[in-house]
Amino acid sequence: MKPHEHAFLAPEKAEQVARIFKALADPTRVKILYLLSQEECSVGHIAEVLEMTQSAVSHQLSFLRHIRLVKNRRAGNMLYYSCDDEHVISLLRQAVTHADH
Amino acid sequence: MKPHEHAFLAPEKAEQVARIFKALADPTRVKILYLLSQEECSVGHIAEVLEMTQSAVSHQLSFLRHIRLVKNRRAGNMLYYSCDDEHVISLLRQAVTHADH
DNA sequence: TTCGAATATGAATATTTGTTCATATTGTAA
DNA sequence: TTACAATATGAACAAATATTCATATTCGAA
Repeated sequence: MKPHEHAFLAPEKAEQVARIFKALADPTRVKILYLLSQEECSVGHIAEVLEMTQSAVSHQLSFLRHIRLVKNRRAGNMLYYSCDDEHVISLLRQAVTHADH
Repeated sequence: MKPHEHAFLAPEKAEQVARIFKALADPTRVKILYLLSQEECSVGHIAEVLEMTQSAVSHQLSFLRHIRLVKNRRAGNMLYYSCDDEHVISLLRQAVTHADH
């Protein structure tokens, strides 16, 4: 079979796909997204639950916000984050379900 | 709401999940897995289609083989690789479908 | 057994990435 | 306004990662 005879992903498409998975390729982000998939959380709350520094959490949230996986809502002093991409959450849930082989 | 009141992922579970997505978090591996999801391919064939060096392809296949996402079959001089994890392929297909927003 | 083709592997390197630390910003209450 | 709490941001650093290059291995044919 010759190269041109089958469908392979165009480079930009492959990068788009990889970018989606890259967001889920870090344990910290997995934990954050899993938490946010259950309820809206403030930055400080996430940091407390996951035992991370406020700064580390904020950096990751910034990353997730830039690629539109999470959004936030201000309430006084605090920012409440929540998921903004049901499809990615769906991928996450499936992986969690199948994680134990 | 207090930390212990909601379900968050155990550290090892989060790492398992992240490990799955890490395999899909690189454009090269995405292209390789997408190709293999359609047909069994030799190393040289993959390298030709994806315009990569034989060595780079072999390294990535080694990575994918170690985590049991692909398997191979020897036929004379050549090794034919194919997918060995339908669940991961399912995740990949979904992401490809949804890649264009 | 020798040769050549296909594939694997190890070391080196450049790039990416996650965290920390220090500091800046934003909003609230006094 | 001042002071404080919550969050964001930039620089620096260490660790992880993908590729390249050179070389090793494996198999079939002669």
